[in-house]
Amino acid sequence: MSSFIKGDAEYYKKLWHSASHVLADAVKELFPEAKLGIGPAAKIGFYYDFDVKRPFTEDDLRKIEVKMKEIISRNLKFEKEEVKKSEAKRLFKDEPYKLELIEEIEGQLTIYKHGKFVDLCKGPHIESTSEIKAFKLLRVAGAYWRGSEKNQMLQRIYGIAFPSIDELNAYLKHVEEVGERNHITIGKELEIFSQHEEAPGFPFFLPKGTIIWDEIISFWKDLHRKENYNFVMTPIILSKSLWVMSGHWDHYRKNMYFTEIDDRSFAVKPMNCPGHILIYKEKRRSYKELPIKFAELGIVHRHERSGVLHGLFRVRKFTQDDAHIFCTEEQLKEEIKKIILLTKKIYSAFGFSDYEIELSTRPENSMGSEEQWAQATNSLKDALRDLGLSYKIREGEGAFYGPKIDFHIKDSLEREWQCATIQVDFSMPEKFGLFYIGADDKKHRPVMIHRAILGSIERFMGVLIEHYAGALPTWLSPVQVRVIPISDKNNNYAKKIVDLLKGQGIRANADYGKETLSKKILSAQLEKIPYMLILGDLEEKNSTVTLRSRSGAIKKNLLFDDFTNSLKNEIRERCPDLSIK
RNA sequence: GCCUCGGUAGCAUAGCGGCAAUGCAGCUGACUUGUAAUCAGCAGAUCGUGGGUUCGAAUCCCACCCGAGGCUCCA
Repeated sequence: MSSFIKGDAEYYKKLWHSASHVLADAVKELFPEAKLGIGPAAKIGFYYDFDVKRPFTEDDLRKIEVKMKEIISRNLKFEKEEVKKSEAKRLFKDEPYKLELIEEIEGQLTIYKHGKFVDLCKGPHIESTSEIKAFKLLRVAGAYWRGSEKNQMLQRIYGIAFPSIDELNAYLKHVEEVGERNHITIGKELEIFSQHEEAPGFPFFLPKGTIIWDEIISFWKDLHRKENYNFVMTPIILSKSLWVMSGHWDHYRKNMYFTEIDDRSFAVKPMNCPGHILIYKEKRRSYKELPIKFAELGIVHRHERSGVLHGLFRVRKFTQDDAHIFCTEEQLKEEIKKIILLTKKIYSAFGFSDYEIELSTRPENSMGSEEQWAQATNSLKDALRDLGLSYKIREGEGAFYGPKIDFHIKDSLEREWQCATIQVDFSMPEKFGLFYIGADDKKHRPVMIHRAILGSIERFMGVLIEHYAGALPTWLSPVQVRVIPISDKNNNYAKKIVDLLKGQGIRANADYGKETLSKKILSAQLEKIPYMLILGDLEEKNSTVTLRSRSGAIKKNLLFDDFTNSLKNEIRERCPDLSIK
């Protein structure tokens, strides 16, 4: 997103914040009864919240835009003024939301004026409304007052503004491109996954999607085997008593599904940790065994509220590439570092080199002692520091059992997706009475690390689809080669080539249809197939193939073995970029 | 869960009180093709579900289901 800011980021913030004041001014002129909420600059663009009797329509937005243009053309100066609390209360006597804010603000209150419009505001702002050369109101959405669902819901108008028309157009083009890359649309077109009314939040994976899924997983397993993870499989339904003991009943019940079997209460697992803990407890563990790493592609179910469901990004059933590492406190930092390095390795194979790291600390509703939390948080910080990685801190955003590091992948459109999570946990081992026998022949408490790298395979696939706009790297493509005979005279040769490719483990098929060559190329192109082999009389006579890649590059009269050798190499090396030019 | 918008053939859309339409995909036939759409024909829809208003409902009203974009929450 930052690529839309040319030069001084602070200037854009000022511009957007000022545009939000102009928006509020226009709304007050057109809808005098509207009450003002707040209207800051967003990450990109701006918004303003209003309490109105009737929600804004598309039509209203267009009218507001016209009014905004008029206000901008008045070339009004933004003027700052310091006011006393009593004066502020008088100025905003008809604005209940502003009054609420005024009551709470300590110290100097400031207001900003342009023309007749006055807003409670710290600023800063641009000099004059005329600096807003290009803007657009994008959409209207509900938003809770002060972000709490206990409060009144206000109508939020989102907009964008730039110092030039060209920048606005570039941004709008970007928004359009993001829309075209939407994984739900692409997933349907390319027959990767589907959604059904009968299963809200439970996506179906179609044959092509399942191929991608299997490729991701087999790659993931290979790397984990090398890192000494032990794969396990634990049940999806486990006794409720287990979840009471783990603390999930107290802290996570509202997200869980429950069921009865033979008059006994069971829960559908929302996480895999208790299952792995049961395996750990199956026998006495020695310090010599540690660290013990149990990995599972764990299928979890979480009752997410209906309004949050979204394609593959937010679902009610998903597969975590989960693992739990039981280790000593001394091993903790090194184990965290190993996980971070593994994460980087896996991400780079998928073409992600850019990510943000966040460290989340103790939340309100949590278990464990202050000391344990401090120790766990420090081990995460130390590991990040040792690897020279910078991170942001999110206060109070940790899991209920421990602090965590999250990786947010940046995709090719510079949007961020939370995928990997590494969580340190001292409390679960205590709750379950886990121990190992140390060199001193005494019982010691192990530390537990919960970690997932892709996060949810479902979400990760969604991210991949959008990152590549459906044109996945060859190793992940459901169909790697489409063989196209030019006329049906060449069908036999095509079949022979397909069989040879399949024999070498390459996913290939042929288009024996009666359509023209152009038409067949178009349909392979729309299916985002990396390579096409065009076979006509010429190729058949010379026993060669003509290659067309989805980038449009053409190589004529290629020896079949030369093609397969380079293709197999591309697949084996998991080259992420060769075919997406 | 809350707010806004939407749901019409496999897909993408039009129609918004009076015979359900167009493109792509599908099927059939002709064409036998040299690098992003050959031509012609055919078939395909109880217009998300249920109820109501009306002589008449895809269209208006109510309820529910599902989806999209947000808020809150989150892998």
